Amino acid sequence: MAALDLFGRRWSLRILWELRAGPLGFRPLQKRCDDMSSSVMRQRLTELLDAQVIHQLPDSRYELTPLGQEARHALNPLARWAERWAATIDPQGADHIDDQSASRVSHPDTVGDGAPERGSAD
Amino acid sequence: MAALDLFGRRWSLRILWELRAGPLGFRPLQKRCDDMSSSVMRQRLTELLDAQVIHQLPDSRYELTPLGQEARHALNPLARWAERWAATIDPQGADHIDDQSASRVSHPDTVGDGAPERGSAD
DNA sequence: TCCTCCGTTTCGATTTCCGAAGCGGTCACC
DNA sequence: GGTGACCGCTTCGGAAATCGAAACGGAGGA
Repeated sequence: MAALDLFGRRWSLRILWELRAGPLGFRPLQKRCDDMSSSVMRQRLTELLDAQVIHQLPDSRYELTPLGQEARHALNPLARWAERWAATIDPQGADHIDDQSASRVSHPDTVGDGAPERGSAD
Repeated sequence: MAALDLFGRRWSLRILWELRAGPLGFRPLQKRCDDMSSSVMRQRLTELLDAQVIHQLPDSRYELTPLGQEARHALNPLARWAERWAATIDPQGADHIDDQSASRVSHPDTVGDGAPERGSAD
């Protein structure tokens, strides 16, 4: 149950999701999360940190812990469902939904491809 | 993405979860959801209804649609993760977590056992 | 030096959520 | 027929969460 409370908060799932491809700094992560407020961002980050779902690297970027990775993987079926769902409710033209909604979800898995988004190219 | 928004709201996941064992009426469902406010309840119900995740029976109880059932199933890995998670952060004594938290999660699957909770025994 | 990006905090405005009361309705029971 | 218990659902004022933008000091590049 408590998990439903942790993830029932506004951006928790999203943060978990956006961290799937590798560690991200505060501001880059914020940008990925539809530019959410930094105040809430910090709050969610603290909660996730406290729940040991993420941790902070020496260079201050945030990364999923092993536990967090498992959580992310546990989210996969839901992501897959979301695709089917989007196709079901809105098969003709979903413009009220974000454009990058259902098209390219779920590919990067245990990626490690390395989009660490360090100082240079973004 | 839109799914993360739908389910990122405060009681959506919980409602989905509580409906797993069969249809429930408004007030019984409310009771199961830690007695959440009826106003928010109605709101979530409407959103879920609109998303075609649940639908309303002729006797006005709420039930998962096939799509909703799939969503509920997609939630299973997350529930399983939650157990592990609870055991990891709080192995000695988790009293700040709801008592029925990790013990009996995930068993009732494609249940259909029928706990419809109509007028008599509950 | 200036400019950019960083992580983080603060604060007022807006949105959401809560909690309790109330509405009309059904049904059992007396 | 009256009473009481439950029902689905709505309204409303106050509390809490969220937003959005500004600001801080620091690191690095030009």
